[in-house]
Amino acid sequence: MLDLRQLRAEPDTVKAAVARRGEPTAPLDQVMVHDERRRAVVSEADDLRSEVKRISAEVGALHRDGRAGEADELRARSRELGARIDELDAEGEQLSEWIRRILLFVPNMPAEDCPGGSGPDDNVVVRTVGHDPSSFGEHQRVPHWDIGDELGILDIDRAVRMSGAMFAMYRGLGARLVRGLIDYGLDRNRDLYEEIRPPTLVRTETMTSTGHLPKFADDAYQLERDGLWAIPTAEVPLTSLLSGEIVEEADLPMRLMGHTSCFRREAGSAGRDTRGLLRVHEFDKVELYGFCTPEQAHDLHDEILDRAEAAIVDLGLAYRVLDLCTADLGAASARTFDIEVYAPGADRWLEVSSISWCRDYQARRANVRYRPAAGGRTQMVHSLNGSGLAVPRVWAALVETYRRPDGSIEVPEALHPYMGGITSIGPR
RNA sequence: GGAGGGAUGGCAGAGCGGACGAUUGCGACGGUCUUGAAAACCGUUGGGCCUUCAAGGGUCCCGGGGGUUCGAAUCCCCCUCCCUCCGCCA
Repeated sequence: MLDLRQLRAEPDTVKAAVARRGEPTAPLDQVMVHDERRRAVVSEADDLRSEVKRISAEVGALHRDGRAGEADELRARSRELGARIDELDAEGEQLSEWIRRILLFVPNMPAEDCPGGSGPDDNVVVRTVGHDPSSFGEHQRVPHWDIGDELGILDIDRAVRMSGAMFAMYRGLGARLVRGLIDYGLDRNRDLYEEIRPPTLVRTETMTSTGHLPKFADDAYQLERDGLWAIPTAEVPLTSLLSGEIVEEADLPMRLMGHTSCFRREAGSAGRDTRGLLRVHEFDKVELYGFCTPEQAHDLHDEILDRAEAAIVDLGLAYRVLDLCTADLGAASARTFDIEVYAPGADRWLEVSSISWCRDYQARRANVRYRPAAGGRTQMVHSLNGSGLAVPRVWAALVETYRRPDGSIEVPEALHPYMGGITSIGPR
């Protein structure tokens, strides 16, 4: 959520930033109108309340002096004021609600250095690392769904029978590889990041804090009977880890990581990327997460990107890093870098990580603040997140990249410790 | 799912219609004393909103919401959460 105070203080800056995304700014004008009225209403109500308190004190004094009979007029006056206060309060609440409802739908302001653009084509390729897409051999040009069948390590057909399209099931060493990748993703960040294993079903408020609700409800699985939602990423529960809390500046930056299942309805994607593991409704992911001060945010953003990237480098996959343009940015993000790995068999770049700096947008929704060491008002923290390792697409790029001419798969060295010493996956 | 008991400041724990944003203890922070420390003593020690250059002022918050009243932490109703017992259960 945007900062109402900032909007009030520098409306042109805020509106220009939102406009850079191609978002309408009329809602912000509406917010400012409501805000001005609200302040007038609150101010008047407070003054009247002050008067009521004074009268009540007088009435109390008369009672103590045994002159209760003289209080009738005061009582009547106070009752009148009370009625007026009720009206003002009701109006104030209505205005607050309107403001909140509008603001919940307005996306974050892009960072100043976030590249402008009107669609995915305007994303900036920061660097491409690893092999050239043309450098892969014929034996690597087999898509992972075929490899999965061949080796019996991926069983899409039966997963679909159980759960429907875009669900996957791993078998044998394929399943082992999933587990290995998760541990690999966690262990390499254990030095600085506290491992969290959060719930995967969360309340509506929790989903609202990250910006996934109310606007993107169609993308999420909902358990209506219980008022719960299945998380699309560990970012959701991790953002709420400190909701409503005030931390000391000394506790920042706070680095967290979480492995969870992630659930996505992919409402707008029906029929696209349906083959194999390109896009699935349920998958495993290790998420890196950080709360920090505004001053620490840039460094922490770089750090999470470095770590997400290093995980791909050490697996020996070809990849590229994208600086997302204003049009492709997630609603909560001010700046996002994507990592895409190249899958030679599917001949596709697959997004495996999105490293976002959300400024105080999510913190304001979740109400996570810190007390500055130097004193002064509490401030909203900044939040950052990025996939440390998204299993299915890495799995896919991996088996395609490491397929040998004989059809078996070489397990990259970095994963040997996580595969119980198994170095090759052959037919069963 | 059934029955009972709870929810107050960083923690513990008073208050049960009027001068209570809240006694007190602990903790934390600052000071006095001390070669230093401890002890003792003194002081400080929540958040939101409005207003303000600032200082200050106003107002709200005793789990959440509603009600009664001139006035609610205190009385009434609803909800949520926690604890104990029973049932069920990985």
